[in-house]
Amino acid sequence: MPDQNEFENLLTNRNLKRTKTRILVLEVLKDSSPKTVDEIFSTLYQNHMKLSLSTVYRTCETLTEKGILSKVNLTDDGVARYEYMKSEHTHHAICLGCNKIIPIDDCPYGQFDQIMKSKYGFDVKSHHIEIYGYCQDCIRKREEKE
Amino acid sequence: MPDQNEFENLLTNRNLKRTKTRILVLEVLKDSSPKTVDEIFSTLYQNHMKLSLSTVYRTCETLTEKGILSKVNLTDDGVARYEYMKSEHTHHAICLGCNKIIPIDDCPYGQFDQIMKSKYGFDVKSHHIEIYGYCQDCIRKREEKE
DNA sequence: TTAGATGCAAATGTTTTGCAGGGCT
DNA sequence: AGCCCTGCAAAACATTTGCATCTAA
Repeated sequence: MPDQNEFENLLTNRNLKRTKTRILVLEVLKDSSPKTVDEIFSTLYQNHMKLSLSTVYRTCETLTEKGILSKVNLTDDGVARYEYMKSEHTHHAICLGCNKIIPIDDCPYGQFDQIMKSKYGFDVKSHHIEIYGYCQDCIRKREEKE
Repeated sequence: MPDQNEFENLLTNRNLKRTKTRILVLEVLKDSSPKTVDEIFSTLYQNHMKLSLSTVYRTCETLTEKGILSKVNLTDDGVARYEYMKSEHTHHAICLGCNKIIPIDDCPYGQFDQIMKSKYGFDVKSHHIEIYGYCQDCIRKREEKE
């Protein structure tokens, strides 16, 4: 299992112990859309993994501090989501019809850092962009209704 | 007080009663950066206005449903913020040093809707952009330290 | 061996809700 | 008058924390 080694390196490089929970959480989030702590916990729990919800909270927090995960506020439901931090820069499109989360490869932000610096004296470190609208499936369904 | 009338029209146009709490909440948020429910409540409470926290929650929710306010998740602190919905399109820069929220007039998004449509078949209705970094004040303070 | 991880339960903080009373139209 | 709005207190959730126990290094 190649991911196992990748995860173990990620952890040891940052002076984190290679524990069962941390590797399980990384396995769930790798190649997944952003998940809530409860979703991560439930996924593992249903797979008969024994672990505690508060440990998942602590794990996500630690992995975020170390830059392995990223905490995102995509929705207004008051629940935080975590995603595997990819080296590539990705944004999301969220469907208002079915809440599907679609990763977007392109970035609309462009060279805006320069404007932020010259106009506002602001030194940009990162940005989040979320795009809301309707996905292909929902557009099709709406058309079928008519 | 011209705002009073503006607010009353906003409410009556949407079949909402013109109540004291609603007008007070709108007064606080108009021309303000996004505030948490507790900040809105405290501001009014300190001005000797008698009202209940749960009413402020309900008011913000109602005004958001009617498109008068907008609920935003700018920070990772797990607390929702509301802002007065401006007709102009505004984004925010959030300072990682002092948490100051700076409104940004320009929009880096440009004509990205077209790419979303052609590449993802996604029909964009809105977008949120948050920019994180360091404001002028924090940059200056950091330089002084050195 | 020992600092760091975990499990459990209790605490915290935010947001929601039920219900009775009050205010707007 | 009638329905919507509000206050209060309690409930519901998400998240954090204290402490004893365990475990990777």
